[in-house]
Amino acid sequence: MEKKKFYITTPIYYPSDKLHIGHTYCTVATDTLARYHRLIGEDVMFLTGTDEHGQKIEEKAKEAGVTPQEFVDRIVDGPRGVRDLWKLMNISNDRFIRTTDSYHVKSIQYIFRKMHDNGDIYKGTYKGKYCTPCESFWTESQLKDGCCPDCGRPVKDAEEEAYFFRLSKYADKIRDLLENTDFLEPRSRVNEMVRNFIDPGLEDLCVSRTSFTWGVPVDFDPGHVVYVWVDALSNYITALGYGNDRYSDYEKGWWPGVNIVGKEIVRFHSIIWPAMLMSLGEPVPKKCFGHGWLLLDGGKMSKSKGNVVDPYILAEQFGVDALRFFLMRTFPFGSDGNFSNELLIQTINTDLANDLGNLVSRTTAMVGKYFGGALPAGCGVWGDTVSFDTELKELAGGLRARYAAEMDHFAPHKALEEIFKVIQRANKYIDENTPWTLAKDMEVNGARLAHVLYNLLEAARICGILLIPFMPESMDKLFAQIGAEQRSWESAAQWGGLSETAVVSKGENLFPRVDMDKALQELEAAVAAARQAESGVEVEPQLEEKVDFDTFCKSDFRVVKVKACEAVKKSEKLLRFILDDGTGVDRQILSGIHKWYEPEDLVGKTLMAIVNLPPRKMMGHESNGMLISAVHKEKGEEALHLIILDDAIPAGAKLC
RNA sequence: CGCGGAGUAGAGCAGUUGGUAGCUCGUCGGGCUCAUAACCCGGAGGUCGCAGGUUCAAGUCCUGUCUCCGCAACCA
Repeated sequence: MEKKKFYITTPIYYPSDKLHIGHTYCTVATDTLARYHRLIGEDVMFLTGTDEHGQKIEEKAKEAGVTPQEFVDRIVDGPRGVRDLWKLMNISNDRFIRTTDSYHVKSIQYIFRKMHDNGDIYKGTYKGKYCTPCESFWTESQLKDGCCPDCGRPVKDAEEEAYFFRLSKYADKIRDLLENTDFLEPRSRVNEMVRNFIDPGLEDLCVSRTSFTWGVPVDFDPGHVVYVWVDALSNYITALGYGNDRYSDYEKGWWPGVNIVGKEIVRFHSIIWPAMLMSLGEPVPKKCFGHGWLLLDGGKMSKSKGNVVDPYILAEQFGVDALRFFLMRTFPFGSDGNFSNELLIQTINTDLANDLGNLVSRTTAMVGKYFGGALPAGCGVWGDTVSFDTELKELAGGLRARYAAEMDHFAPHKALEEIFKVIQRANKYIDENTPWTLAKDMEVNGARLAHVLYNLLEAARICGILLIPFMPESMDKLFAQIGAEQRSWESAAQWGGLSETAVVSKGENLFPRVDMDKALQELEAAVAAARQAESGVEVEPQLEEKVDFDTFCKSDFRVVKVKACEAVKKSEKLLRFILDDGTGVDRQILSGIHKWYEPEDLVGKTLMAIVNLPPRKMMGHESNGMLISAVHKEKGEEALHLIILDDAIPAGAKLC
């Protein structure tokens, strides 16, 4: 019999910047679901990727002085880029789509044409606010004080020819989809969509632009590029081969799939995307699940706030599985959650180190200590009914069903809660049975002790299987320690899957405890180092030695105005300044800053100089003082900026 | 009256279909020593933002009100 197909996707991320913990959250969640569906025996296709077109990327690339393709290549394929991050996080995606992939481009053109031919895409006029110097269109809401948000200059009404998608035509069908099916989850998002967008009336959607070129060209109308909606959303089917020859999985029944998205893009995925599919005559997705956001200090994470959390740093410090686990365990999937390093560490310590790790540790240690690493045959059964045994077995035996119910409803946090109830019960079971007391008389209690330990190992095995989707690598280690060969989904529903004579070996701690204070400090240092590496900015360390006030006062800093400036002949570095220092007598200073400034740019500037240094000759010219600059290193290169002061300050003013 | 979310023990959060208010950390006390100073038990601590209403019964439904936070359309 053919296995059931399960297709699941993350959004395709926009690589205009490095990805942060929020993207990681979404991808880890999707990965966990994908791994869960593999575990239960389904045939799984898991897609993620990047959305690489658009004006913003075009601009960013221009700033960086590279082509858009080079720019996105660097962020996607470069070191510590998108692919590296998913590799690090142990993401098990089967495919990775980039909207710049040629097969995708081909499909988009096919899709665009198809929707054009069936009358759902028509040519119209896009009206907006235009900033001429930036060559950018803006919406009313994007403007800052009525001006261009980029350059601050005024904008004017303008229009350009553009293609539109008849979104309005599908309003009723979309409303029905949202209100009368469980297509969109969590349910709370339905209200939001309907009341915000459907009720006021759906407008047709602008799906092409002529104001930038970094996109999929409309093949039948040169000058137009396909705007984000059609380009990005279609990735979920082009990656299966819809409209291209690269893959042939669309026909094989992989579509429809499940789209996992962040709440900020639920609108596009629950309204525009199904409408596009309706227009194409294709089935809408099985499900659109909008998860919540990770907030920082109760607010949104953003570059501008400077509070983005770098997943690399966290994974490197605490381990990939611990980070994956934390993300899934702590935040209800579907609502927002407050991220903090303290919470991360606390979760690792409580759940992973104290409860799960310690359970395995103490159990395997006892099997080693009392039985030399293998329990005697027959330890799996115990004649008498002992209430402790029964409780543990029943709780663990029913775990798989409770877990599956939660996972099937996109509630991984609740599934984990169920698992940890069993783990906690198992720890309690140890106290109830006091194995160390039993061990005092092995003749009498040896068999009972073996049974107790077997039950503990078996509980750990069942929990381990169900934790595979969350922490695949750590569970391999766990199984190795408890000697579990039987790791199947089927065996997780039935007590007793562990061989009675499994070889148990106490290995390294699965999850070491984290020292909160120490870890927080290290984290801070790592963040600072990363920030420096990213910007490449290095500054000299501050001097430890103190200078006494009188010595400081002896330095005479003055404001000077540049009357004339020229390069010193035969010198690479030196510039010769004629300065007005307020005394009425010109002062000449030489400064080795030609590398950073051209002489003509400095004439008339108001600068700062120390004027009581002893005169010194350079290249035959006498220098009477020194111009003050700010210096640092950038990516290993020395950088220098003269201290340029307000021209309103008169020459000769003393700085103190 | 643009839309939506949140306001529950000192902190951070859970609470599907209304029926004794839970979890983690912290705190106080006890137990145990196999284990990663971990584990187990117990206590203290909440008028579930505020005010009304429906109901035998409301954190959970309805109305009003205050505070905080997102979003507000072509922006991924």
